[in-house]
Amino acid sequence: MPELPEVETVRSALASAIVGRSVVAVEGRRVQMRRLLDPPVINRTMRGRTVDGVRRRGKFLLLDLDPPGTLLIHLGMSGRLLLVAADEEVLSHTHLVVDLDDGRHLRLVDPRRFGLARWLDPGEESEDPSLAALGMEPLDGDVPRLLPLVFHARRSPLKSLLLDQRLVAGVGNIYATEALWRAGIRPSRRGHQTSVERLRRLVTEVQAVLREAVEQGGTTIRDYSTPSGDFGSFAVMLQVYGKVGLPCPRCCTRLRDLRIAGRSTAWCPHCQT
DNA sequence: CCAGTATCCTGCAGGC
DNA sequence: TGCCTGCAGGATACTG
Repeated sequence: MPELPEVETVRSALASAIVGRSVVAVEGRRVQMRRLLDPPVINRTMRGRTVDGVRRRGKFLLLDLDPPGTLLIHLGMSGRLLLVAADEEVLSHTHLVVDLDDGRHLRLVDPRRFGLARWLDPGEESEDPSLAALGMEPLDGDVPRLLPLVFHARRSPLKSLLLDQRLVAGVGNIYATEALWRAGIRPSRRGHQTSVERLRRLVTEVQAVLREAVEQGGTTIRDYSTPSGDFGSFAVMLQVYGKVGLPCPRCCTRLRDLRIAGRSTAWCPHCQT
């Protein structure tokens, strides 16, 4: 599900819903996720602490607790966080249940188990390898100045560069595809073969599409929802993602499919050059 | 260093 | 109807 707009929507929903609540118990269910720390350890660690705040970094969520410590969560491809009454039926593929003091559960559901949940003691955050490797936050103010120069210094296709979390953290396949179409740039064009001027346009469109998607609560294609079960409404705004074979909204040329970095990309051979 | 591929896992759509 | 294949919003270890 989750690229930056979806994770940001979850973050903001959780921030207003669970800050101030304390953790009664944490229970691991079924099999562990691929990179889920031992649930009993998380339980012993988190029990009795109060949720202090919810942050986002790239596609990662960070639940800050007090006494200090952080639960790091990544939703992978199919992960969802659900905030439900404690007696609500437990969905299959529920890996972690956080029992809160107001009678609700925060549940981590992830059928494909590509996500992660990991406890970070104070100070460990800066050492965590997956966090440390992350590049710029795409909505930060200096990105329009810096990112075009970073891309211009690389030889990879722009689609690959947009998906590389070490350069810019939070863009995934949907928004990379949309931003390239909006900017009128061919996804296979290489960074060093693209003028800084055009790269500025691309970065502008990345920021625009991310901001618009955050406003719409993200994009629901299949199973993404907010913790309270609401769907993101940005799907109706998608111009090319998932529309291979349909006419380009700008010039009516039939949209084509291209695989770059193992991911499919819809693009218009006429207006993306 | 770079780019491309395989891999983790389940669910679902489409072809036969 | 059922079986098979390939693909899906991601990250990373590996290969050449």
